[in-house]
Amino acid sequence: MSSSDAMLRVALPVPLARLFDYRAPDGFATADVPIGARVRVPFGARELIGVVVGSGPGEDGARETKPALAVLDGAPLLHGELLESLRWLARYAHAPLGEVLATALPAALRQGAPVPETDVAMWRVVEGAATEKLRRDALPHRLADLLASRARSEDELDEALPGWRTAARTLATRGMAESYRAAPERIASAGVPGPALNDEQRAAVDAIAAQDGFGAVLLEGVTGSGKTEVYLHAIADCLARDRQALVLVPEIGLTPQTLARFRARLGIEVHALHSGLTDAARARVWAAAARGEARVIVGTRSAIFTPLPDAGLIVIDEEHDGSYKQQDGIRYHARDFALVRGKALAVPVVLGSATPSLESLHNAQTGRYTHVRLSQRAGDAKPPTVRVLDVRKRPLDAGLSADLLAKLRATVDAGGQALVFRNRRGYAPVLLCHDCGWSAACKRCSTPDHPHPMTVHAGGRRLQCHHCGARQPAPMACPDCGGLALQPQGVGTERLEERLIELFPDVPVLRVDRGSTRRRDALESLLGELGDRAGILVGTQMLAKGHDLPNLTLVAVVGIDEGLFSADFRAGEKLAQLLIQVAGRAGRARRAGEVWLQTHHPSHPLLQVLISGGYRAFAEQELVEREAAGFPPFAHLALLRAEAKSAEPPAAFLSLAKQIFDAANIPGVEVHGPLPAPMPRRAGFQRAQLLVSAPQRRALHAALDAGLPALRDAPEGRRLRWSVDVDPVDLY
DNA sequence: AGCACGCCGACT
DNA sequence: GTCGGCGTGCTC
Repeated sequence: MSSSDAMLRVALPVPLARLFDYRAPDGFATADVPIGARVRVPFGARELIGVVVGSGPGEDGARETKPALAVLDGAPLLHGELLESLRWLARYAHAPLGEVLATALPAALRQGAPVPETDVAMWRVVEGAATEKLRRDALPHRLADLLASRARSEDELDEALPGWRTAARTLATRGMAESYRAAPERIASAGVPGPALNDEQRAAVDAIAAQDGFGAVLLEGVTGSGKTEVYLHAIADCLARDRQALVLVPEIGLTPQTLARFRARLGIEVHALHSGLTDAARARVWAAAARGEARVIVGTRSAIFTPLPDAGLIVIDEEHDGSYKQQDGIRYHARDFALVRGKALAVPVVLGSATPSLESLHNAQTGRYTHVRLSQRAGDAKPPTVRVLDVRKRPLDAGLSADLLAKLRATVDAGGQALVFRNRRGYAPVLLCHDCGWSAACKRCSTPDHPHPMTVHAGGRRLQCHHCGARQPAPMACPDCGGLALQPQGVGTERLEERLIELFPDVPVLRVDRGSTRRRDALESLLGELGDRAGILVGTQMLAKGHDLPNLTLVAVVGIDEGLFSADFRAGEKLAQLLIQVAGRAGRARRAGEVWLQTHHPSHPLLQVLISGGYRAFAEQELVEREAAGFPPFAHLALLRAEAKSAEPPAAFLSLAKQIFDAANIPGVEVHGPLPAPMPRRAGFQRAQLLVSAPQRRALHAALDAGLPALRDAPEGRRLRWSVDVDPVDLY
């Protein structure tokens, strides 16, 4: 065997679009190192953890190779479907495989930690122990009774018998019980039955069950129609077939309540994966899934990288939600990757939403997805009535019209709760000098053509930039003219809260936004405190989903007018989804809810079509417009972003990129730009972008494959930061 | 991305 | 005389 044979091909977490060849570590033969195992390797002056993704003759025979330092796994960590799907993702995202694998692995494993043990501590009674001698009703006796039927895990005991640990010690010292470690039980108990399904829900469950291997099911269900019940039935079916289920939820949807409901109904441990877990805990869930021990995994975006050796079902809840798209690093879309995995695993993928993305609706209309609908609200809940309030020429008090204030008064006087939705946090969006017209702009995010206003916070005492995070005290006098006529212009949630507290001193007024609810469970405790009492909630889109508010009868939407005229081609879709979501918060109660929409543009087409025909009608119309304009889902996009301290390098780099893509001359491919980004300056960086579009995915990727290697080698790319975003969600 | 190497200003 | 600024070049 020559030395260039039998190299390990290693994917390393560096932004270089190639693999690196190493010899097996001293004392190892190449064949001893499994594909998919991690290795520690020397890399320049440092050491990195990489994944072996192949072996064979070295790519560059002339080059000197180094031996790897250590093999970290005796068995492959990544293999089979997951490894193949991740290779696909690297090609699709035009990202280095090493970075994709690093993104997919839990942090602890990425850093080289051993795969954690997943067995659990169990307790059982010792055979022949005379437990009847224990004092009746004392904890040791009750514990022994519990363990007599079957052994229990410490987690189970924590739930079943508080204070069991002392009792267990008593039993152990008397030789009556003992602890041991074992793989977790797969099926713990029969779940608690849920409410009976209605016909639509039953049809949806059947449609999922009817999928033969892979199949995508778009579950379009209005708010309150019981999508979760459908998921739970499909998951129960999946467990009955002895398969694993993976459920993805948006960041905000993974509440302790959701998990408790899943656990209770399925009667099996539900493994949660979210940003609140420690690295060690994440790695444990990952390992438990890889061993097939975790049967139900519920997690946010990155949970889509969970290994599923016995996969049976993937559910994407709120599939339209923007949080499924990672916006930095590897820009993957968890929903789209779920479909790739579902296909590779030959399992159904359920996409649930009250307001499906236009991509998914289009796929349903063209027959690629099975489309099932839930149009009835569960129980006797009624859909809310929607009223558009024309506030042109009406005086506004902190952005609220007299009619709306009267309605708020009537609502709380009747003992109900009202939600005032304003998608703008802070006290006011702008600080303006009434004498000379100066307004506070962020120094690091503004250009002469595009000033970016700083938001007023803390009742007018502080200024904050919502893009780069810069903060400073608000000036006492105008920096330009020295005048003292500085006035906050416009209304944010803080100012709404302040004014509503003055106007409604008799009821609680609670503000819910990223400023007021830093902690994970803060929202829960805030809402728990309010209970069913009359009151007013003020907040941003944080309030649009999640917690059930059974006594909420009025939803007031104020200040959406800016959103009606945004340049982004997806702005309309996002606004429509948001409005439907917020409106859905009303009328989950016995009483029918009301939605009041306050606007200066009552005849705006988006509002009109949404009011008269609902999301469905909006989507139909928007799809027609997207097709005419050549936007997704009728075209496929890739966005090259570039930024640097000065404007020239991005412009030069993107011009070169345009030349290269044009020269590739792929039929159907269009290159637009270079253009300044919608925010041409951010945190001191000048930003520009280049849009590549094609009616067919294949052509888009052909262009990227043809152009990106040359672009990576180009000297123009050195003095700036640049990235490729395939299927960008917003053109920021 | 890191990290080293490499050539020009204010300090012990 | 050195410590250190970040430009640029490389990593199997």
